[in-house]
Amino acid sequence: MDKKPYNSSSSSSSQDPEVRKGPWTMEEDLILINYIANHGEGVWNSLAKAAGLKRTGKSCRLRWLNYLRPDVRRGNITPEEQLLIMELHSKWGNRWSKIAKHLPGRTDNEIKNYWRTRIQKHIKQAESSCSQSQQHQQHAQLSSETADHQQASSSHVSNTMADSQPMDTYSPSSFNHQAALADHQPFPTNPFPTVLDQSSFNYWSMDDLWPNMQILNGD
DNA sequence: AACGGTCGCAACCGCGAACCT
DNA sequence: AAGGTTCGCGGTTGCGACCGT
Repeated sequence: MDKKPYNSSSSSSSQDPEVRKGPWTMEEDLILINYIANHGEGVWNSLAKAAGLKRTGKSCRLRWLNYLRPDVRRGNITPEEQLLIMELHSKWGNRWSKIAKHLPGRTDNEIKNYWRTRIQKHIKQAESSCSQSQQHQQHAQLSSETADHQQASSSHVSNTMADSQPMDTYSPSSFNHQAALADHQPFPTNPFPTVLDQSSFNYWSMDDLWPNMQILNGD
């Protein structure tokens, strides 16, 4: 990693020893939610100060946009959303905020994390398997001995995709946190239940979606 | 039951763009 | 036009949860 030493902050006040970092507490969340409910979003640095939060404006903005906003959808990425993500990523690359605009309620951070943890991993796996497969194919042309290897490679891709895709993920900590938040009811109602009924989930695997990904990538 | 490795997500950071004075 | 401030984006990290041994 080539990050520079963190000497000067990107925000004006994070050198201030009183500036808090790290995970947000429920109290901080409530303060931010209530402040925005009463005053609306504004200049984040002033908002942070006015709300009495010992956070940078940047941190408040991130927390609000990615987590506290009432229209944030949490829980599973649906198969439709996953396809859309893959399609849009094939068009625009890592323009996460642009992609997020086409997925209502999803944040760029969530999509970025999803891409990196789920999709990118399998692209790499598939690529390595493909290259192995290609090498085997080339070798097969020379020695005609590698039919089994090719089969093994392709089946390996499928297996790893299926095996390592617990698509129905949600964060238990997020659930507890928001459930606790709901107790305080800063908003009249929670319009988006955090935990979805597991029985209603659509289970799918990368096996199901991978062909579409390859089509989108022109493979 | 304990431990180590892996995974997923929230949050941080630096930087460039946009906006303001 | 220039300088300062704030915003927004994409990349990266830290850490808790989970899983296998």
